[in-house]
Amino acid sequence: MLLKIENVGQYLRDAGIKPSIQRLKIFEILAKSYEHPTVENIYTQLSPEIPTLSKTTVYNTLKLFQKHGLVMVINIEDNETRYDADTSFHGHFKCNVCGKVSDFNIPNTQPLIESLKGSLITESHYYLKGICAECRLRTDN
Amino acid sequence: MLLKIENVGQYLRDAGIKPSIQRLKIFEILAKSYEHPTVENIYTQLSPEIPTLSKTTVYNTLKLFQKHGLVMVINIEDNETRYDADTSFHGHFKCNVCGKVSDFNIPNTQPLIESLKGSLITESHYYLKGICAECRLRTDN
DNA sequence: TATAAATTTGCAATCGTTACAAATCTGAAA
DNA sequence: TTTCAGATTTGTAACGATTGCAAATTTATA
Repeated sequence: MLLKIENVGQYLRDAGIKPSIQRLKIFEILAKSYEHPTVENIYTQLSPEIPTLSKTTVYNTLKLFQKHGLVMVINIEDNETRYDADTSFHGHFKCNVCGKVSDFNIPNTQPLIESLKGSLITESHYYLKGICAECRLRTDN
Repeated sequence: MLLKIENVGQYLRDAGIKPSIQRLKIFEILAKSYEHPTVENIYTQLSPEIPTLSKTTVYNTLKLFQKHGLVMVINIEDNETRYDADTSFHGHFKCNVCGKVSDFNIPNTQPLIESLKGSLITESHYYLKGICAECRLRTDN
C-alpha cells in the first residue's frame, strides 16, 4: 500500500538511521509507490539521479532497513527478491502474465494454529499467484 | 505432511512421468518425510545410493514434477528454495533457530479478497516465521 | 541386435548476492 | 577553517545457486 509519511528523513531518524541521500531516495522508492521493487528496479530507477550509486549500496541499505524493521522481504519467486516498506500484515498477489505484484488486505485476523502452540510467531506472509483481471481480459484467460 | 502413496511408480505414471530410478528416489524423499528438502538436501541424501547422480538431474526432475503439478515450491528464505510433494493448501512454519520447516493445517477456507475480484488464483501460499516450541524451551526465548 | 528416443550426466556459463578494502563524505574538535 | 575519526559509499572480486548445453548412457522399439 501507499505509505503516508510526511517526512521521510525524520522517519528514518526515528528508526535510528541517519538519512543519507542514498537512504532517503531508496526508502522513497519503497514507500511512495505501489510497486514492490527488486534491487535491480531500485538501482535502475535511481541511477540517473545518483550516477555514482553502487548496487552494493542498494543491498546494504535494504539490509539496514530490514534490521531496523522498516522493510519486509517478499519471496514469491525463488529468483526474484522484492521489498516492501509496508510491514503491516497484508497479502501479495503476483500476476504470472504481467508480473506485477499488488497488495491486498486480509480481512479477518490470523487463525490460531493448534500445532504451533508454544511457538513464537514473528513474521506472517500470505501470497497468491495467478492472472490479474486486466491480463485475463486482454488475453482471454 | 506425510503423503500416503502406496505405489510411487504408479503415481508418477498417472501424472504422465516415466518413473526412472532417479525420479522415483527423488519423489520418495519428497513424499515420505516431513522435511521440505532443498536440492542440496536431496542430492546429499541420494548420492550414496546413486553415486552417479548429478545435481542437474535433481534440478531437472524437480522442474518436471512442478510442471506436472506433483510438487510445490516453498520460498521462505530468498536463498533457500525448498520443495514439497504435498500440493494441497497448507501453511509452513520456519523456525529461525533450528531452521526446520513444518507444515500446519489452515482451518477455514480462504477469504474472498474484494480487490482481487476478476483475477484467477492458481496458487496460495501462507507461511510464518518465528521460534518453535522446542527451541523456545531450550534457549529460553 | 540395431536404432531412435528419452534420460542422465558433467561442465561451463550466468546471475543475484556478499565480502572486502579503498575512496569519499560528514561532523566535531582544535 | 583545518584536521581528524568514524560513518558511508563505492567498485571489484568472489561465491553459490541455478541453468544451458552437448556428450554419454539408458531404455524402448523394430
